[in-house]
Amino acid sequence: MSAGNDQLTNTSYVLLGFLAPHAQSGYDIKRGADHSTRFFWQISYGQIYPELKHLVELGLAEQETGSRGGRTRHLYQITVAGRAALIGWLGERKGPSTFEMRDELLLKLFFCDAAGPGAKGIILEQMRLREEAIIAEFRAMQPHAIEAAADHGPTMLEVLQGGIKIHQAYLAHLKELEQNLS
Amino acid sequence: MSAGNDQLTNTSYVLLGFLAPHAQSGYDIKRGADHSTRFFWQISYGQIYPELKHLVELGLAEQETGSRGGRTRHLYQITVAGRAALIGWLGERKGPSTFEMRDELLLKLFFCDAAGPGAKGIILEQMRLREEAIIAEFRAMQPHAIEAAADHGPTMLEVLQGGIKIHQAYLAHLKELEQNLS
DNA sequence: ATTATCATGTAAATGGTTACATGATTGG
DNA sequence: CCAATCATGTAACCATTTACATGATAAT
Repeated sequence: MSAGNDQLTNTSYVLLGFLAPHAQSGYDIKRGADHSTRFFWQISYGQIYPELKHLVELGLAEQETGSRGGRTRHLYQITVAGRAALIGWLGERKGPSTFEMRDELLLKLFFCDAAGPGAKGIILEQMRLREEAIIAEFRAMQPHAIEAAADHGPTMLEVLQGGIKIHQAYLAHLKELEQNLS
Repeated sequence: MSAGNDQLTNTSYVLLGFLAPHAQSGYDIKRGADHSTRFFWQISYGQIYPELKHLVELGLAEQETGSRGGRTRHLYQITVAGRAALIGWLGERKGPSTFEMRDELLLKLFFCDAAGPGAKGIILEQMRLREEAIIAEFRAMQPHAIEAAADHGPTMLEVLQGGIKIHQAYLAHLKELEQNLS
């Protein structure tokens, strides 16, 4: 009957995860993701809006048209079935879960001995600046995460703090390599 | 005239990077990548074989049919133009380079407070096992990287050692969270 | 007035993986 | 003889990004 496919993807669960504490619009979710999950799970509008409709079709979310300051917005509320699906996903032990990294500068660093002696320093500097920027972004998220932690448990904050630690380790290694250069 | 497109992608440069020290087959490159770059830049046969042909079309590599123990294999040798393209890429300072991570278990951890108290421990255990496995794989690569370092410079080995450090920081954080649980 | 932000959406293109097909050689 | 590994390749599929289109509202 229904044309839509009934498989849930990781994207579906991200949306359900964001909807779990309270109803939100696609725009809200995008903003929230850009301030939290984006370092380990990016999402774009091209996924969010179609997938929200999909969740409604499956009965995992309900759309209610609200407004903020006269502006029309579509709010989505998680349903009982939606919450059950989210909890099921959180508890499921499956084989290897997605774990991917694509780091173009690290790739360049890996191959840099093929170029002259100047290349390595240039690459390392770019990497260091990037890591410093990432750590600064994580720190800027912290106040927001502390608020969220008060309402919804401590784990979100812990994940963020873990992100800082990992990137600090990355940065420390880069600085060591830069030191070795001179 | 030619149907092929003349843009070089990151995939092109990975292949050039692998071909830089000596001629290799697509199969060799895949094996090499699976033992080195795969943690920060995966590649599959579906990219490798078409892209090797593409590099030949562009004059960046040359195919020579060789053999190993009677078995026919297509070896690709980097050309002068290919080496120049690689060095150009290594030295170029461009705006934000690709830096992406997709970590499904970390995503689950992030949302786990939405489920009952059991979920967090199960997720943390899966993550710890994964990190331990990754560190073990990195360590297993080390002898191979030490050999490569003797021929082609120290950086490949340094990248691998950085990988170990980063994943150790990740693992340490996970263990801390597991400790907090009980 | 103008710019930034809020807000929703779609179509096309991109980039990559997976599954499949094929077959030779080596080691036990 | 059988399984593992070596070896090359393609087609279909999938997820995701990018670019575009539209327009209201808030702040300066």
